[in-house]
Amino acid sequence: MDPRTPIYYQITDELEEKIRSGQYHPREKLPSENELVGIFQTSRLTIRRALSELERKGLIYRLHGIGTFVSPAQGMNTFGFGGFTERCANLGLETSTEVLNFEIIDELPDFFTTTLQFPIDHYEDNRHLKLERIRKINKRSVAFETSYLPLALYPALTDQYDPETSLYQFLFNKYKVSRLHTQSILLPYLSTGDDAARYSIKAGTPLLEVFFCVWGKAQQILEYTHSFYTRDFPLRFRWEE
Amino acid sequence: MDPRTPIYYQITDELEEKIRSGQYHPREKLPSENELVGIFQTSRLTIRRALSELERKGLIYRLHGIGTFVSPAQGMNTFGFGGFTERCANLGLETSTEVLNFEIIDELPDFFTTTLQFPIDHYEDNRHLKLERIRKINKRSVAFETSYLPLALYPALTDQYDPETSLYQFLFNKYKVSRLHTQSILLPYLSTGDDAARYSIKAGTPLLEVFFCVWGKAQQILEYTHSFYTRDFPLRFRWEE
DNA sequence: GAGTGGTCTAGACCACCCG
DNA sequence: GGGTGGTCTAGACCACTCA
Repeated sequence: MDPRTPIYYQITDELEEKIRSGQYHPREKLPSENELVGIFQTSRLTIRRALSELERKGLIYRLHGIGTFVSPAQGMNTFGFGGFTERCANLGLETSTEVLNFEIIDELPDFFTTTLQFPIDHYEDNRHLKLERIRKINKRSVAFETSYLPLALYPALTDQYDPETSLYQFLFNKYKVSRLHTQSILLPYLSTGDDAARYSIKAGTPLLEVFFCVWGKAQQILEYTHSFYTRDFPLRFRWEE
Repeated sequence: MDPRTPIYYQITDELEEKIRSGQYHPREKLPSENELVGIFQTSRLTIRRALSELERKGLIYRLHGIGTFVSPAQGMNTFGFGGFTERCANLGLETSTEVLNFEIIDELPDFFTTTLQFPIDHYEDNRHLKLERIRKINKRSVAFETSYLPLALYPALTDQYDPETSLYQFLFNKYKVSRLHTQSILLPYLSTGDDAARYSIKAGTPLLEVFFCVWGKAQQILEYTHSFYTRDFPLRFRWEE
């Protein structure tokens, strides 16, 4: 591991590994914070920071005056991050992608701003790459995604990206962008004859329509997506306060 | 304010108020951490803790070596917490509820565990209150919710709760439960003739089907919900890493 | 080099739960 | 009363950005 990795992060990692591998069982009590100070030879604040990370991830819970315990419910696949490919890979599913369209457009469709009230960044170059794809699991179509990427953020994107491969992997490797938070709007949708022809499904199939928007560290918008999911690809969310 | 309220919490509150009221504008730079130490007369760690809260809420973002800034995208209504009533109230919408059914059942429907793999808590008393409601905005039906509440957690619930009123408000006031995190599964659904009769909608209307499950502080499950949303009540999510 | 946020220490006191 | 997690202090050093 990179020696510059913060201590609290290493501790988070180590404890997370022990929890996920089953070395600590659900509802089992972890060593107290003071014991962990002794174990990891660091200050209590650093321990607490590591535990806070685990708490935020939902892997542990803390009870004042009692102790810290392994959460009984973890490991749900969540929507939000990781593109389609990564999410399915985590579940051990075999996926494939069919590219329907790959073109440059002059302006973002206005429903992102007008109807959805998603914020919008303006650049001198307002062109976007429009990428339309069918997503399949075991050869079965489960999702239809149209992504819009502001070209101003990704110079030379169209020359180098192979649309058959994972988009996020590429963006992360080449442009070092990383997703900070996302926003989405979900609503039911009844597929029309046009959809049916375009996506090879039966007209009248119910779909889950999703508008999706991704922010990076400096609060610039990295991507807009408009997609449809079938009943074969349920979305899972986890939320905390 | 309760004098026992932690300092970091008071600072979070005060800054949040200033941001939401527009005293700080989007992308405006906040005072540096050291300046805030002077302003609030506290230690830097406490300031940092307050700022971390705001960052987690998506109200600010921090850039190493540069400063702390007001986030340009905030204030989206999010799904996850607050029942239907609270969420709509935040948006200034007038809501009403029609109770279809209010009964005690011996066991939770098994699709929560079998199909969805939601975890389940077992008590000596496994009865649940089943509460079926139609939710309306401006007299228009937008959601159909069936909630299941473990009676073991809420003694005397059925005697005292008026199903026309806000459920969460009641649970919070009477049993001091508070929601820690939630999990949900969403998928498209095509309404059948039965649904149409039950909910007074047209058969064949596409709906968003949601399975929902709420955890409390000690990781006990406070509630299961199975609901349907129409296109008139889109769900919004915010997600962060 | 000055200013910023990111990490960390070694203490302290408190509120809470349990035996 | 002893152990637990929750809050807080007053420092320190570092990495990063910008002029």
